[in-house]
Formats: sequence, C-alpha cells, structure tokens
Amino acid sequence: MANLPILQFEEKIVETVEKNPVVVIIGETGSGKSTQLSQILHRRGYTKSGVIAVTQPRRVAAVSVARRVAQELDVPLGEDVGYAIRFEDRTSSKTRIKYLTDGVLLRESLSNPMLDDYSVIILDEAHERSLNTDILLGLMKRLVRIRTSNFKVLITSATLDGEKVSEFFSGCPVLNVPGKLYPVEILYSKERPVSYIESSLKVAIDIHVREPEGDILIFMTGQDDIEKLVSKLEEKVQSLAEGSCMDAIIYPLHGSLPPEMQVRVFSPPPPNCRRFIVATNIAETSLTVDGVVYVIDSGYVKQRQYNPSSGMYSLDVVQISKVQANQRAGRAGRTRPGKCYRLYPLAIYRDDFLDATIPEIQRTSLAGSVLYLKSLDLPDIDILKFDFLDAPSSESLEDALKQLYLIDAIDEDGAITSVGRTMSELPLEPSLSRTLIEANDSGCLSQALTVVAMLSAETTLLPGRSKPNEKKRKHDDSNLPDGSGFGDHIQLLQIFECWDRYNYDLEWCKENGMQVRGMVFVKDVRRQLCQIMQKISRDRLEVGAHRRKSSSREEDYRKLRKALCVGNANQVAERMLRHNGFRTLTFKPQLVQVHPSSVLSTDNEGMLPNYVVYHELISTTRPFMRNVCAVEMSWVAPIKRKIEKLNVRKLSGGPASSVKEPEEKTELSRNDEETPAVSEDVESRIEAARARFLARKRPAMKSGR
DNA sequence: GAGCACTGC
Repeated sequence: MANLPILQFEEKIVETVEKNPVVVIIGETGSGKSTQLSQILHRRGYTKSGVIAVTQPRRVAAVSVARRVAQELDVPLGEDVGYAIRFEDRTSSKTRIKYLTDGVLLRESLSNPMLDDYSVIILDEAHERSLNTDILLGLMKRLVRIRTSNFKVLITSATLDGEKVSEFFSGCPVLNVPGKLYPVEILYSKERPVSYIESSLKVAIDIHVREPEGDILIFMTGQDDIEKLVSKLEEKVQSLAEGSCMDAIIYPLHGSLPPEMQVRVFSPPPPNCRRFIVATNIAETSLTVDGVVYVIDSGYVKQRQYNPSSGMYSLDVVQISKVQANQRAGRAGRTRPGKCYRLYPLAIYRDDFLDATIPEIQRTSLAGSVLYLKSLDLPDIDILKFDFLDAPSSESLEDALKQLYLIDAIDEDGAITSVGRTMSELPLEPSLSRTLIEANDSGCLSQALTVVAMLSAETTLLPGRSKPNEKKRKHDDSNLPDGSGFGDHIQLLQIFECWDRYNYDLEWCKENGMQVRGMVFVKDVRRQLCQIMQKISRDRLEVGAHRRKSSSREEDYRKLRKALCVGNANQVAERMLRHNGFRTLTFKPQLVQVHPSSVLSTDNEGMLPNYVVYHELISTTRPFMRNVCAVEMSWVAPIKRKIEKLNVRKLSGGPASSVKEPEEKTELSRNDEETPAVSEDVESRIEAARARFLARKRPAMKSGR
C-alpha cells in the first residue's frame, strides 16, 4: 500500500479538492485510486460532516474494494467501511466510507434527492460510461450547484476523455495520477486480416514457439469464435514437435460459461506450462487474469444497440474504441513488461477508431431512465434538455416518452402519472413494473411477480438446451411445462411453480436444464419485488409462489395475460392474415417473427394467435420477438386507440398544436417518406388484405407452409 | 427453425 503512486499526490489532491467542488482524477490501472481516494479524504476529515460514497459499475468491484479498504484501515467490514449492492447492504450507522454500485446510489437519490448523508461522492470508473453513471454525472452537476457547502464530487476517468468531463463541469481541474503498469510494447499488423481467427491462431503459435514464458490473452467477439479458436489452438499445439516448446493449456472465457469454468483461469497453471486464454471483453474490465504477458487484440467487440424508430435491438460486431484498445493492451503489463499484438494497422487505430466507446445511454432504450428522471420532479429540469455528458438523440428520448405514455406512466402532456410514480419505485424496466401494478389491481399479483422475476433474470435456461416442446428433441428427458400454448411468459411461470413444488431444490434445476445461479437470482428478485409491492399497496397481498388450487388455471392465466397486455402496451404485434408472420403495432410497423425458441402454440389450422405481446425485439438473422404471450383482440383495441391519439410534440412538453388533426397527419406522412418503398408496398398490401378479410368474415384457411 | 457481448436496480 505504501508504494501506491497516488499517495505521492496526496497533498496535491487534498489541496485541489479543498478549493474546488468538482475534481476529475485521471488514474491509470494500478494507481490505487479506487482504494486510496476515499482513505485520503477520510484522513483529512471529510467524513466528519458526512459519509464518503464511492460508486462502482459492478457489484463484485464494490464488494472487493470495500473489503480491501476495511483491511487496510483494520476495521470490521460493515462498520466504518461498508458496501451496498442490490440484495445486500453491509453498512451501519458507524459507516464513514461506503462503496456502492451506481444503480444503488440512483435508487437512494430517489428517496433522498439531496443525498445529504454524503459529504463526498466519488464516481469511480466513469470512463466506462455505464448508463447509471451517466445519469449520476448529470445529477451531480445539478447537485453541486444546489448543495453549496460541504459537498465534493470526484470523478475518475481514463486519459482520453478526462478533458471532456472537465468541460462538462465548467472546466474543473484535472489531476493525473500515474499507474503502476509495466511498459507494453504495441505491435501492429500491416493490414487487417481476412480472418481474425486464423490470424490470432498464427500469432499465438508464433508467440508460443518464439517468446519466453508468460500467458497469452486473446480477445475475440463471442462464444462461437472462441470455441473455434480454442479447438484450432488445441489441434496446433498437439501437432507441435515434442520438446520444441513448453506445454500449453487452453481456456475459453466468456459470460455464458458456468462459474466453475470461469474461475479456472484464476488457479495457477501447472509448472512449465503456458496458458492461452481466449476471451470476450469480459477480460477487459470484469475479470483480471494474472500472469498475462502477451495480448492479441482482434480490434472487434460484439455490441448491443437499440434502434428507437423500430424499437428493435441488434447485436453487432463493431470496431473497438481507442480507450478499449488501450485497456486491452494494459492487460499485458500487470506483472511485468509485456507485448500487445494488434491485428490491425496503426493507421486504422489512429484514424478509424473512435476515441471512446459510444456510451450506453446512446445505445439503449431510455424508457426506464426517462421515467426515473421524471419521478425526481426536478423543478428546473426539462427531461428533453437534461444536461447529459453525451446527450441521447431526441428520437431516442421521444421514443421513451411514447412508450411511457402507452403504459400510462405519463399523461398526454408528458407529466408523470400516479401509476408512473409507483412504477418508478420498482427496480424493473417500465413494462414489467406496469404489469405488476395491473396484476395487483386484477388479483394475479403472485403470478405476475414470478413472471417478472423470471424475465429479469433472462438466462435461466442453460445454453444449448432445447426447450421442451421442440420437435427436434430426440428423447424427452425433461418434465418442464410448456406454457399451455399461451407462450413463454406462462411457461416461465409454470417452471418456477414447478421448482417451488420441489422446495427450491437446486438439484432439480440441474436435472431440468435450468441455471442454478439464474434461478436463485429469480428467487431473490421475486422476494425483493414482493416487499416493495407490500409497501406500496398497504393492503395485505397474497404473494406466495404456490399455485392456488381453488380457482381454475385457465381463468388465472387469462387475468395474468391481460395484465401482461396492459404492461406491454408498447410491445404489441398483430399476425398476418395468411401466415404466421407478425407486424408490430407500436413502432413504425415492422415485419417480425416469433423467435423459434418460443413455446407459443398454433391452433388446429396451424396458425398462431392473432395478437401477441413480446418482451423484446431482436434482430439477428431476422427480426424476432423474444418471449411472446398470446393476448386477445379486445384487450388490444384500447391500445390501438391510444396509439392513434398519440401526439409526440405534446408528450415532449412542447407547445400543443392548435389544430390537432393536420399535425398528426404531417407526422404520419413524414414517417411514410422514411419508410423504404418496398415495405410501404408491403404495408399497403397488408392493409388491403385486412380490409378484404374484415368484409368477408372468417375464412377457413389452411396454413400454406 | 435460431444461436446472445457485458453490466445493473
């Protein structure tokens, strides 16, 4: 601890913080900023007037850094030094230094907008630009203006965008603290390889044969590439002549590996053995592998992005940013001087790479964040003009408003409703919190809690495991329920109820292809949501997960599906007349399909239900709806009417148009112009077909597939 | 008839 670089800057830091409300600290890896900044300010008396909060983008970081600091100060964790993450608050009235995830601090600021328990707030790892940290940056800017005395904000960032953060905080000082990284030699390729798998293979084997010992970390984009490269490496290593080089062991490393496979990289390798770690960007920040001396950087990353005009997510392989490239290179210099092999030319790095990764706030649906900001009731803040470090597009903000309006969280003037207020209390995306509130009103809260908790965990089914009703399945060794034909939400409910009947037995999860970790998480989320709902609704709620025996199941599902329809009024799709394709109703109409993994059933004629709500639109090989639930036309009718009435300008708080009708028409025709001619044609054909259909009553059609 | 990077309340 004594030789951490940051301690040499203690005087300078204290002096600067003393004189300025906001300070940006540029601290490279190994500078000790995460553990030392809080202790320095603690020593200098900043904990006398309040608690020092340090935010982290990840739970594990909050816990491990707090543990370290408690050790260094020689105090029990949870007393003078503590942490708070979801489901776990290890702080007490004695706590002076508190580590917490950025999400937890946002929740706290909901009940205490002035955050006046804190004398100092340190936003650590701000360069990662997590959605929550970006919102906190905006709130902090406002807070330092309002809380004039006894309040300091420190922001730590990376070299390349420290100046930008400083500008955001009206030119606040920037302090540089060097890190403790060893030099890393950067080697560039002459040109982009045709295949970065082949190219990585070649470079890795070259290193293995020619270079001294030290592990090799290879950055790939996803599971597929990783598996391919791992098997090629294994083949190649085996074919190397005996005795010509040292032994080798090859590990894949990505998020969907079970935890016990992930931690293998932390155990020391056998002697005289070089490790090859083939990883996604999980090894960039989340997991640190010791012993890495060589890094091979493909220059690509898989990134999820949201298109606000279609409401669709896509997962694309994109070029990394300079910040990311440097972060990856830095992984080679943690224990001794290293080398980084970039599989792209210097000119590409210099001229093509963005300085920093596009922040999450510009790549995701903002419905939840906009609702959060609305619920804060900041008198001087207009959401559409909220002061973001990097503002999201107005299209994205308008999309959020539209969605919130359709699920009754804001009224037609864009003001938050009482339903919206209740929704913001729940740690869920808006359509899920809306579903819970509706379910509470209609008497199916217990089931809705289960579905919503299952959906927030998302990956409970083990990868590679087929869902039970898939035809390809050779032998049915699983007794998992099938959603009774109503779709995936009902199946998720039934699965959890099944687990409940087995007394939450972890073995049951393994036997039925459910991720143990995921299912335990679902249970935690469900319990947390229960507590919040109890608090909100004051009445006694019936929230046990057991299936009630008294009422008919089908009737139960009907209520639940209706609640899901209200909650997902922003995510409704209507089936095509003659085939099982759908078109979305809430966004610019898109042709979409039910994801093949869905358990939604067809009727006797092979047709899917006329209307569904979906949890997510994702474009992979084609646009798909993931997690689909059958709903009824009569439930969709009021949603359709609401969509027709929708006036975005009014929602944005802009001047309400004096002549309503033409205004809306203009809006529509503008959208039509943007639609490519082909889909416009498809659109009109669909409309014509629908009109004919309605005129003719119900035709007996066979599925043409 | 597909295949998903990583976080978080």
